[in-house]
Amino acid sequence: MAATTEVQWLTDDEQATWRAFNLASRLVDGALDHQLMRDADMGHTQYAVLVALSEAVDHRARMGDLADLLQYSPSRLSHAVRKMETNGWIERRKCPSDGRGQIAVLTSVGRQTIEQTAPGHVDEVRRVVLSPLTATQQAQLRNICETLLGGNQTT
Amino acid sequence: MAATTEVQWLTDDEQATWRAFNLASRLVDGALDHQLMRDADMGHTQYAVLVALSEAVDHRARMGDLADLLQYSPSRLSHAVRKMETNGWIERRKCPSDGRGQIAVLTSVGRQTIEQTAPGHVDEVRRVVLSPLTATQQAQLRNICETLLGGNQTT
DNA sequence: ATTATTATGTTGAATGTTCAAACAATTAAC
DNA sequence: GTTAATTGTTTGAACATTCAACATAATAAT
Repeated sequence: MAATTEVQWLTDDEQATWRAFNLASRLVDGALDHQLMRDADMGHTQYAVLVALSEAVDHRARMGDLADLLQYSPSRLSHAVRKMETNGWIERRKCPSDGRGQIAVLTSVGRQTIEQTAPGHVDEVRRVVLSPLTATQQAQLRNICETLLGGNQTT
Repeated sequence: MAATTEVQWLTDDEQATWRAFNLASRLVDGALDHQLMRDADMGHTQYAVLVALSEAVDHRARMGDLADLLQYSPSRLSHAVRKMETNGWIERRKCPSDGRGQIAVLTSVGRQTIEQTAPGHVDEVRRVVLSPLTATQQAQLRNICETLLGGNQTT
């Protein structure tokens, strides 16, 4: 700390907690993104879209629903899907019940892609996040993060 | 889950933990970034640089040391500092002991900026991360995140 | 001493994200 | 039944981050 600083700050414990969380978030996110880019030439944004569609009924979902589910901005999703469309992983179709709507449909190529990519990604999730923690710590982490989400979610 | 999926996946508990951590990371990061952008017209990258320099001896540090401390890539830091230089927050000087080195120095304008910005940012950190958690949870979170960092740090 | 190698930083191009604006279709008002 | 307001989605510009290539200085090799 500089001698001239009168800035209101956090206690040492609070600061250490915040700093650790912040760095750990970035470390984990970076590691996962790196793995996906290296092994499958896609970012975690596109991966999440593939997972969501592969879990969706009939392998399809409306853009808005998808954006809500993934907590992405509409434009972020739109740009991502456009890229994935050129890769042949997704097709866009008009929504029959609502003329404004667009439906993103996973193609068979897209399904193959996610099925080939998921195992390596899961391994990396285990390696970086789950394996270093005991079962107790995993439960604590889940509880803590759900608290953070619950207190701030608009829903 | 789709019926045709044979993808290796996580147990329900593991998946819930991972998903909660992932979403909480994004939520927190987004909230803090938003607050900084709204109140001080800077992103968390620039804020972190200002904090690091304001805490540094003589309000200055070598680019490489700064990058290591913040875990930023050299180019990320270089771009950020260039922007902040045009804002008048930072000056670059040659390093006397090593001709390759560059030293980033916080200007008085930069110091004023961080001193005006920090209180609001600290409030937001408390609101989003610390206040929702009990003291026990804070200690757990710190412990967990330091475990994740420790297991993966190259140092 | 000269040359090769390594270390420090910067730059420019490519990519991804956000923001504001636009567009089209639906719903509400009157 | 027109007109107005709202909703769903896309688009393009601005900005940040990464990656690869570059420049320059320090160190090592001979």
